[in-house]
Amino acid sequence: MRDLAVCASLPPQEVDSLERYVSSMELQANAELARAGQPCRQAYSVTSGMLRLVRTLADARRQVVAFVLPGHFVGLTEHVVHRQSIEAVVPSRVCAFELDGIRDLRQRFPGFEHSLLERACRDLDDAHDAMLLLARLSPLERLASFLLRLRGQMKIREDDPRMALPMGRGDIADHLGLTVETVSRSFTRLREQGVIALPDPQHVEILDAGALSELASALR
Amino acid sequence: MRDLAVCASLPPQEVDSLERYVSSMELQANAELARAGQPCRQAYSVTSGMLRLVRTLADARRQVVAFVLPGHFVGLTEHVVHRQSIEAVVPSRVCAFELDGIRDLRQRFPGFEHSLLERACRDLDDAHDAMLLLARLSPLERLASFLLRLRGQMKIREDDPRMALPMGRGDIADHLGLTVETVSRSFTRLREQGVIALPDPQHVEILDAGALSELASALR
DNA sequence: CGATCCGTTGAAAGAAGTCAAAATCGGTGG
DNA sequence: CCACCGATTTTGACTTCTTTCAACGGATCG
Repeated sequence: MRDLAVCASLPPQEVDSLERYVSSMELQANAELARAGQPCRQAYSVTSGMLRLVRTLADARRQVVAFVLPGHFVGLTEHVVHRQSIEAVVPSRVCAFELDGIRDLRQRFPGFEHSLLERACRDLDDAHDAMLLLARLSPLERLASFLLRLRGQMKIREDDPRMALPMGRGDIADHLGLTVETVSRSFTRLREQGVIALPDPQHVEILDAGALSELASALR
Repeated sequence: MRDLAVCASLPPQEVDSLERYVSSMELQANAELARAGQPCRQAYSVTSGMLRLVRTLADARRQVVAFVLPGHFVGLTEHVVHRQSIEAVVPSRVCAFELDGIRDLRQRFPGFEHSLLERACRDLDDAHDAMLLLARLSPLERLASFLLRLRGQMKIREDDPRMALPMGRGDIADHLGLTVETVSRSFTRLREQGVIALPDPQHVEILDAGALSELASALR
């Protein structure tokens, strides 16, 4: 609890007061934490596993707006109802904060609000990166950027070339604005070029980090 | 000055203290307020005209991340250097806030920080909309969404079908992730379908608002 | 052991991009 | 006021790349 990023800005003795508004939840894979259209009641901090934020159009076109990894925070919004659903990619554990409680804490501890604002600014910047990726990068470039960014978010030792891809190809496709087929083809092209290895669909090994960054074309 | 959205949350007598950190600036069309890579010193509030936030790749691929209209606020970031340039679309006037001053005010007036956070949450939500648009909408749908969103941001009387498009086709293309040619073709398709009229390239008249919203396919 | 889901691969179709040229607009100077 | 020049927009023909449609292989689960 005290390890949560959002709590770092609260006076230690006040973390207890936070606990009144918090409950821990276990989620199984593909469980829905929130659904688009529902009223917003809670915000969430991921403890383990991985979440996805999904916007869906009436005709089922989907966009995975973000993957949320442990230590990150979602659900803070100015809207009354959710505009996106929040789902578990794999079995996960989250802390749920009552939004009322958050509002209270925000008022009482400026430092708390401050760190929420910092987080929001970073998220906004990430979203802008994603926009450039979706608007202007080729499928190969998108996949390379995605792999590098995901790797950056997971805490992996520099020297370990292996990384897990917990999400399925469909989620990657809906995150990168492509089809599953193009995602799959892009993976195999990277493999054929010797940039990565694919022991199995859920694991990538980065063989040529230089080539991968090259492809990511200076996105970050 | 007192009319600025960001100031509404400050106690009236403190707006004066804000003024110490503020200077008003006139910009001619295409002037650069900030350039990617430069250190961040100021944030800006637009008084008149229009700005654009632009991310550029090494090979000159461009993404207009957002157009900024009067009353809106840009430049608040957690980064030390700008990741995007800020440029005037047309002759504009802005208020420049020293970031140091902002930091000071944020500490002294929780309500100020609060409204900055609200703004950031809204911007993040907008960016997520933009991601869905870039990832999954057809050129025609993107243009329809863009026109309706822009119209919503400008304060135009409901019953006035006319609206101005201050930015060039190139900016629209780089905002929607298309080429100028496809943007132009999309405009003419909308015209041929009787959805809009184009008195000249810088002005649109919305003839069939229903059809336009239909095309925008429930994006907002 | 069969059914289902997921990922991969192949062939075909279609949509946006590229290249090139014509048309229009706006501003300048005669 | 008009003519001209450059920049922007529009249009056309063609190419390219992603999507679409279809089928196959492998893994998982009842």
